[in-house]
Amino acid sequence: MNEHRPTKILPKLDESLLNTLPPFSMLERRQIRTILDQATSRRYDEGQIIFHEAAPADRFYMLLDGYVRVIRVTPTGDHVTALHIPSGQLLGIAKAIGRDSYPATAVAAAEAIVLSWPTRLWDSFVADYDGFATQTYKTVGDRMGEVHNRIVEMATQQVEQRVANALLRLINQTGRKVVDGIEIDFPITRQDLSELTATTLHTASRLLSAWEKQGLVESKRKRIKVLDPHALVMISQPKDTL
Amino acid sequence: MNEHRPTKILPKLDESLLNTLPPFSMLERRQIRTILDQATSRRYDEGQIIFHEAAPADRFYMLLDGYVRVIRVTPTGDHVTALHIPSGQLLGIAKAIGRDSYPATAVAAAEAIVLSWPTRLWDSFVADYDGFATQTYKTVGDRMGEVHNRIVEMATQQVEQRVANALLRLINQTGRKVVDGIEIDFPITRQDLSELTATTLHTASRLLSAWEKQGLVESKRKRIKVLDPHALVMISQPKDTL
DNA sequence: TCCGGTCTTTGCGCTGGCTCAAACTCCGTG
DNA sequence: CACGGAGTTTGAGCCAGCGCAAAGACCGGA
Repeated sequence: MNEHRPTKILPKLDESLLNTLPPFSMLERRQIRTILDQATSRRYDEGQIIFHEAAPADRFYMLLDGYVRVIRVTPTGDHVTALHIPSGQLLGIAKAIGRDSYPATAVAAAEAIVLSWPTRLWDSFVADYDGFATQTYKTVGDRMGEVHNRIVEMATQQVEQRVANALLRLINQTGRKVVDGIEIDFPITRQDLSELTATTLHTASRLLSAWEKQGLVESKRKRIKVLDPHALVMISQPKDTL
Repeated sequence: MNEHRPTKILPKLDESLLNTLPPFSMLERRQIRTILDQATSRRYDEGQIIFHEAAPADRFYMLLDGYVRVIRVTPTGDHVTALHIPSGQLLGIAKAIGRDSYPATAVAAAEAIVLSWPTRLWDSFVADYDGFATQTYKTVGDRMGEVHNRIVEMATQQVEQRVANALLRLINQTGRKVVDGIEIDFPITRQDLSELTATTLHTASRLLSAWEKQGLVESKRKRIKVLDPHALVMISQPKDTL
């Protein structure tokens, strides 16, 4: 009875799910009700694929809880992580960038709760819901900015700096404060980290080990906790010739 | 009398300038007339900056002729080229991605003719002109795709492959057929090429020299002509373990 | 015609980070 | 509690591409 098609898991979705999220925050209760009634809700386990690169974009999604990794796979089988999406954001919004297929693959980085709507509703969302379009394009713009930054980083920085930057970004976007530091609150392997920073599993592991010895981070299997963010910031800075 | 502010250089811009370009192709002559009457036209010499990263986005642009390079400069002074824009495309469309400042710097790669409009007209363009929004978002999507590809390339390919790919992309997007090959029809230095592929001037120069010896390309100062695109495609392919 | 600036080429040594290889640790399962 | 798979660590060697250095080629201006 392995569920693979979307199903409504809640008898009735509550309006409070959406009314604080930017794309919907300007709407009235009644409008949100309509939107929710058209939505399909689904849970994805860690590692499950939400949609595939190049597949027809028949639905668009809102991540309610969890984290999603957007990746691309090369013909030779290499994985490259394009970005991480935290909860509260739209994804799979091919329509917003004039495409009718998904530009990348989305996979749940941690257990994720996702709403989705058929793409044919997109135009009416844009037309009917005030602020929806604006917020969507802002999201696109932010991601464009992130991706640009990644390019600059990869072009100009050393591996050590890139990994430090990636960690900092992760704790900023998806960090959870714990007693003695900030922990990335979804499971992330050395392999994942290497795909995010364009290096190898081995180099990523060596860096983390070194930092752990220096007391900057602490890590178990699939878990990374940053104890000294400031020191990481230092490392992430390109050392210009003094 | 060094002209630095925009000026109307033509007494009357002709409708035929715009009616074949996608963002405007669905419009009536009368609408195009209105758009042109609101436009400012300006010529930029090679190397001139059209707008600066982080500056308030007070105008948006349409490149009528020439080529524009979109670059970012790091705090340490490194230049990274994000993309090249061929004529017929919009640029500086911060509004389309929900920003009110330019995300990067645009510089004329070759003498460029550019129309521009004040950003306050953006919303009316989107509202009044059929297809304008759609085409704009498609442009954004295409650029997003390109940038994604760059990331994947930089993460997985060797310098030699990246440079080959960059050349291929340049001749596809901006190539001019000449008697014995395809020439990039704007001036491009080894330095530019290296900034586009995240390598050094020296490595780029060595690669071009090598290819020239093999008869794949021919190059003078600031000019590159590809004689054997197919061979370049071969080089650009990652050699997977047979 | 000479001059200075810009662009290009080439040589050489060095090294960051990759590859290959192997062992170790953790965790869930039967 | 033994087993297997997934994740991690560490070592050793190597090489693509960078940094540094210097010289050469081309181009426009006076």
